[in-house]
Formats: sequence, C-alpha cells, structure tokens
Amino acid sequence: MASSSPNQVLPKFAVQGPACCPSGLGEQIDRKTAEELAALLKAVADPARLQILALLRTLPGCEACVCDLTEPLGLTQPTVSHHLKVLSKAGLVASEKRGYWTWYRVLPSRLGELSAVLA
Amino acid sequence: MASSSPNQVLPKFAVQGPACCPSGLGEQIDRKTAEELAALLKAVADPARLQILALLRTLPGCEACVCDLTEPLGLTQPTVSHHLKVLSKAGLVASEKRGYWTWYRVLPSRLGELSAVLA
DNA sequence: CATTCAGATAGATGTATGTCAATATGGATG
DNA sequence: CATCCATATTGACATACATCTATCTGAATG
Repeated sequence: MASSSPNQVLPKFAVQGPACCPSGLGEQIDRKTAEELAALLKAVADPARLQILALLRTLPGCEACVCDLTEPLGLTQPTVSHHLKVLSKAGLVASEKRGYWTWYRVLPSRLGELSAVLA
Repeated sequence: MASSSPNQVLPKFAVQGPACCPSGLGEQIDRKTAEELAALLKAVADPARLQILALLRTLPGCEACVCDLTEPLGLTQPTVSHHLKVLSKAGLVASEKRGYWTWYRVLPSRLGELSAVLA
C-alpha cells in the first residue's frame, strides 16, 4: 500500500527571521505549530533513523529493502521496521513493494523543509 | 556561571551528499556520530523549546530572562528552567547573570550547523 | 494449495523525558 | 546580616519511546 506522507499538512513556517538572527524560527509560533514541527524533528532525532537516512542516501536510487539495513545498523528486523514506519509517517521516506521485498526510499524534499526552517 | 556549550565538540558532518539527494547526510555515519547529531536534534525536537527559540528571536538582542518566558509558554518556572538547561547543554543558547535576572540568548550558529547537515 | 520468505504487528520491558510542587541557592539591597 | 527575589535543583509521577522475542500477514513459487 506504500503508505508515505499520508495526511501530512506541514504548517507554513516562516523562512525569514529578524535581522539579529535570521531564521524560519524568526517569529513566535503557537503551541500547535510548535508541536507539528517538533513531531517532524523527533522523527529525525534518533541515531538509528539518522543512520537509515544516511545509509539510504549512499545507495543507488537512495533506496533499500529492510533486510539490507538490519546488518549495518546492528538492529533486529522488527526494530528497523519500526524506525522505517516512523520515518514514513513523517513523510521522510516512501515505501513500495516489489516482489518479496519492500523498498524504502528517501524523500529529500521533506528534509529540505526542515533545513530551511532551522536555517 | 553562564554554562553554555561546555564540551561541545560537534563531529564534522559532511555538508555535500551524492547527486541523487545532496545532503549532509550523504554518507554513512557511524553510531557514535549519529548519537551526537541525534542528541542535538533532540534538544530542538520539543514544542516548548522550539517556542523558546522562536520567542527569543523576536526579542531585542534575541534574549530574555526566564520570567519573561513562563507566561507566553504557559509553563511553570522550573519547567522553563529545565528546557533552557537542555538548550544550553546543546549549545543552542547561552546564559548570563545580570542583576537579579539570568539572561538567555540564542546562539544562531548552532542552528545553522543543524540546518546545513539536513539540507 | 502448501511452503517459503520478507516484512509487519503485538506484547513486554527498561529507560528517557516532560511536567509540576516544594525547596534550595545565591546575588542584591536595606 | 537579614531579607527578598529570580532562578536552579530535587523528587515524584505519568507518558513516550527504543528495543527485543514471538507471531502474524501476504505475496511468490513449486
């Protein structure tokens, strides 16, 4: 079913801040907006998930199946599957079933949004 | 004692990735590097702390004392103090005691590093 | 249609974390 | 030096989360 970025409606974070410290965090944000942005950041703020993203990016097409990730990460298959689900819900990766394997691939635009907000 | 970025030795994340999806996460990272980057991201991946950073940036000099933050955040003073400590340990803010008050100010360069890694 | 294989899900468990009330700390002031 | 004020720390508590083992699901294959 390739569930990737299902109902992801990213709030419109400002991308320019005040002169003193220009940033997407340049104006006050309400609690709800802060929670949405924090949720996206939490998806990335984990060593295993960072390694997954970095590893996927080294591979042709920026994609891999789950079984290719367990050994380099030193984690069990269910744990890797869990992390991929978190990344998927955050819209950071997309999945596609091909034959026996499910291929996960990085969606770089989402990381770019994050980067722009923090810049 | 103004404890800010005490023993912060940020690993040298690559800032350019492969052509398919250029990023600072463009090459494999080992567990230790991933943990350090995740720790920095965790410091930002909280609604209250994002609001603190955004709020500080709207103020003259990008700074405020703790008592200025509790009401807009809707959190108690100890909780705000806790979040500021987390941000401080991550090197995202610096503190300075002036008279009665402790002033916290954003260190924008640190956020810039994060942004560059994710770009 | 029985088997096989990759991946997903469920359940359990220990640890980390966000929050608050209560209290300690430590500089400023009279 | 006694007091006051902003902030830091402590202790408690509930929730979230990372991880594992065990099991389920569902497509491919003979």
